[in-house]
Amino acid sequence: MLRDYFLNKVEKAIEDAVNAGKLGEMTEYQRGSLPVEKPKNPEFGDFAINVSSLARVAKIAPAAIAASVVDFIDKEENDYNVIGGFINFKAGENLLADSLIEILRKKENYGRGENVKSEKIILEYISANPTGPFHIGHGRWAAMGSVLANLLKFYGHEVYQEFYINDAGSQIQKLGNSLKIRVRQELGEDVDFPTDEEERKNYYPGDYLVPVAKAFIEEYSETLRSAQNDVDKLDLQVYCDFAKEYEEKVQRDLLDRLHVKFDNFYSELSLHNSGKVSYYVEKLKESGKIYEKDGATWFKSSDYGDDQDRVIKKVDGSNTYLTADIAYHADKLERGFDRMIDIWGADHHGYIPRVKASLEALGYNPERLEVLLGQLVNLVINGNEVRMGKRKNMVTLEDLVDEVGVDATRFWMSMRNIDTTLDFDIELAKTNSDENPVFYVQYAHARACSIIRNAVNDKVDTETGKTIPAILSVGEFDKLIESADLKTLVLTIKDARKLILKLEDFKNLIVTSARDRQVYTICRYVQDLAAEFHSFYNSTRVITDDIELTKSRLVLVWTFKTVLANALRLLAVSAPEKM
RNA sequence: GGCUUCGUAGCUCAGUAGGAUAGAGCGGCGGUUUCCUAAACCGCGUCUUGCCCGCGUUCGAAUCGCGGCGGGGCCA
Repeated sequence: MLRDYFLNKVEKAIEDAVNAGKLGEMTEYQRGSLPVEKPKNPEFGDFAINVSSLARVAKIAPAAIAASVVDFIDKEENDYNVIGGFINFKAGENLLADSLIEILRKKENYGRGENVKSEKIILEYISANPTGPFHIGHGRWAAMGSVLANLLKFYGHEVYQEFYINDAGSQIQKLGNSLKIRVRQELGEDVDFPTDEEERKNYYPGDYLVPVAKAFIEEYSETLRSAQNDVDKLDLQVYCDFAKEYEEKVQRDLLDRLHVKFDNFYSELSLHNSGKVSYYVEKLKESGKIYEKDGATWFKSSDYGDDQDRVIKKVDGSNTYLTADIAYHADKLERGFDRMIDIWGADHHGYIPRVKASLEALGYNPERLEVLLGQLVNLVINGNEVRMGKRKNMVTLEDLVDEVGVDATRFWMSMRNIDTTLDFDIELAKTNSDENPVFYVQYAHARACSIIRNAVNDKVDTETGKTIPAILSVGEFDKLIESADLKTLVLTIKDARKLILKLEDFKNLIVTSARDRQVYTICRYVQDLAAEFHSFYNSTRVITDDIELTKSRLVLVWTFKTVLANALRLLAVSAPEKM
């Protein structure tokens, strides 16, 4: 990476300066503390290394430090200058051409992390109830989670994606009972959900169960032949299982459509049935952090920083959500993962201390659990926030995808910092074209492909009707990509410094985004990269009479298209060749 | 009341592990096409000498600390 290349030069120079006694009271230098930045003013250079932080130890003014250090730098062909405590570098032509060569060599692997300390990570996200369709908020976790998985893998981690199905508990009974009512309605019986506010809470009155009821009747047509009270011939469990499986299928179909691929769906019910929940409760008892009070069983989580103790077994003997969560997280570690990353909605933030407490009580390092807390999604239509009432027909994620498409959904859901509430304006995302960054980026890719197409295809002059032969054949173009050399590439640099630097920046993007578990940075990057290309396109003609120059620029276009496609692949947003 | 998160241009948001004159997109205004995709490009404005307010740490704060104010979320 260029930034490391220059940083290394400066750090070496600092060591030499220290050894030569030029840095005042500084007697040794620890590498790794200096920031590499972009100069505020691009005329200063491409990279700036700020040595001001050494001032405190050296007891010399930043400007004087920079001046001393610079004497020890091996500048090679690169321009540099010193302003205050900043040492600015401008990458030389050979260095930039080398970057392009690296892209040409690595292709779809360009940007992949190198020499990283790889971890086995289990990434858990969405983890919804199987009691209904996904709502818009789930879309944010779906998009962000899958992008994060792609990113961490590309960086070099081993990533296992898991969806925890909350299929144990009273919500499944609720679901079964609700389906039963819908089935009776479909059979012509005059019944409805209770109107009483309190009683209604025991049902899912959304009309999404109507098609489920139809399918149910089809499936059990033998039993549900005609009489309305046939419905009671089937056990409630039959209704529960049918509805659950149906909704799980609906959810998974949508995930497929959104290019979200889980390695595993982990059923909470199976966790209970396997005896793991009781097993870990016993383990907790051994830790001595369990006590009985008011007929319930409590976990003394306050001993580990939680603000109060938590119930793990209720008076009626049933487990709480927390109990299953404890077992689930311990089980993940027992399955051999180094690190667990969970994406949770901000409404669950209170669970972090208690789950971490349980891990600690069980003897695990709680830092192996990283929880990414995501702020929620506001649905906005034409700038007005839409309150999603419980009984109103809510807008589902599927509705959204139908409206705006997979690419736009994924991009918009990923493009904001996880810490900020996302306003998803449906009208904006679907109607606009120029306000939509997805199109902007995809257009750049299509444009680049179009240039390459023009270079390798014969053209027909519309006026004369004569065929104008292509500049290169497809085979020659492929050969050019394989064999492009430094000398050819240097030709393009004069016109495309900024674009090349941005391409080079992709490697650093992967490192910092993976480190910070951030994905919105990738969305910003593709927009910046596309902007540099559009700008280059408008100022510089690629296909000209100058064959050598044309070839060098074609190679540049190819590297751009490749890097952009790599970034879009992480986002799982398509990179169209034509638009 | 406690915890958590945010508060930067008209709007939506960046600001890279405190650092050089505070940025982008959109919206607004004005330009660019006999030529590789105008879904594009180029130029102009606006953020109280300033990043909700105040105090503090620092050579240096939008960034860190404390105390407020305001919005979202969770809990009591």
